[in-house]
Amino acid sequence: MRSRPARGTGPGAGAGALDRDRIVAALLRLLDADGVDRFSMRRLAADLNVTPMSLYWYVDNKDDLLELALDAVAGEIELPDPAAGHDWRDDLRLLATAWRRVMVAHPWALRCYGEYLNIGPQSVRFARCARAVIARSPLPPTRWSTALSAVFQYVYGFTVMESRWIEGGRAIGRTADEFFSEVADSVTGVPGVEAAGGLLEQRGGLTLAQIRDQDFHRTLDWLIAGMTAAPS
Amino acid sequence: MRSRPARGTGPGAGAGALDRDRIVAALLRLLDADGVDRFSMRRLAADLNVTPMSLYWYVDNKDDLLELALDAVAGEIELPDPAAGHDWRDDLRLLATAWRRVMVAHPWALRCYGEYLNIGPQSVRFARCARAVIARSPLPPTRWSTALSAVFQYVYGFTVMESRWIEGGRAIGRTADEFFSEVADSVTGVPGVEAAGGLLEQRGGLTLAQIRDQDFHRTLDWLIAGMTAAPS
DNA sequence: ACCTGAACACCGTTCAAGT
DNA sequence: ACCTGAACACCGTTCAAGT
Repeated sequence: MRSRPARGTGPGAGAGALDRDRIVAALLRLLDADGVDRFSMRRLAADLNVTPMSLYWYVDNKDDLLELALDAVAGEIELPDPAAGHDWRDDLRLLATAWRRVMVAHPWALRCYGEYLNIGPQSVRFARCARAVIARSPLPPTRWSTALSAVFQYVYGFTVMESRWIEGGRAIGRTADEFFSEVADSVTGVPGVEAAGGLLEQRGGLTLAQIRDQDFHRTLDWLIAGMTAAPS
Repeated sequence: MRSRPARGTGPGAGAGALDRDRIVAALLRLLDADGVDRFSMRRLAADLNVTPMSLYWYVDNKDDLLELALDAVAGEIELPDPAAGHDWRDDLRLLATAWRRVMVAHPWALRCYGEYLNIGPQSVRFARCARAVIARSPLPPTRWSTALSAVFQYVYGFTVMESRWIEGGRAIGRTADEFFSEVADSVTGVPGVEAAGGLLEQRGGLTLAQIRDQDFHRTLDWLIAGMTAAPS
């Protein structure tokens, strides 16, 4: 994955010198500002006042760079304090919520998440924490990976869809909720996406963002209840 | 979305003439053969023995074309027979399994699914069926969309990850299981992706594909149990 | 060790023009 | 109504060369 051993960031490095950290910093700034679609090697190089090809000394290719960026945002995810003595279910919900929050803040990362392996140090840190949480559950060890996959595959799917409304709305200058309503109204009789007006009334005057939050937490509760209920 | 009204496929159309159906057929063939990454307007045009720009008479842009392709594969998903009188839970499991099967068969479609709205006629057909199934559950109507979202967001997340192993393995000439094992062995102490050998032994000599199937169905059971158990 | 220049083989899309 | 040619403004990456 990494093409070169990380050179020591010793005192020799001048201020304007290119190095991995400066590259990743610029990378994250560009991705947050413009998204993955508008990101390119050439733009990143321009942003660093450097020739496109100089990047290839630090990195094998574009995918490599995106994997670095993805692991960097994984580092932003807040982990629950294991010493706080919370119920394992609460810590699992905290992990899911923190993951969702970071990915909604960096939609480009969510789009990369499905493409790469995600085995960088920050991703491992997150996974290790998740494992420690599930290990405090009453589930037998044979179910640990099943349970974690269930929760985070759901969280991933949920967040991809949520992000699609937010980004789609932003693209046409609407909020996620306005965009959702417009699309929903254009498709009548579709389950799960049925007439937005009816859906809003059913849910008692909540905003769509509040409904999304409710659904997210309710489904987590369903999963946790399901996995702890039956011996199966 | 569609740039032009669909012209009648009347008897006037010659054999070699370009039309929407011929375009979509070639599109699906190319996507299945080479994937989204290698697909381009120019390759599609070449495949149809036509100039790239002629495609733009039938379609607004590349995204338009991919939305058409995505809806076309949605038409391949087998729906349960509503008259068969199955338990609603079994029909929901059938829907989830059929969705997964079609998406694994067309990995490019899975990658597009997160990007587009998916409100074409075939997607609507699928959604309408899902709604009919959940309507037979004991859940109150206010929970229908929550329940369907929960299931299909999970199924989406599961299938994206499954597809990543299959595609990643194929790219380096390995099976999904070999690829998974190699990656797992390269990352020690990671929960959910921990040492493949240990995981396989724990699960009693099953192949990874069998373990994936087990996990998929078990999680569906957890979700269904969770949503039907508590009044919440 | 680190960076550049020129080049290769591509992209999606616009626009004016042909038939 | 349907299709083309030429052009614009891009891509990622290789390779040989500079310092």
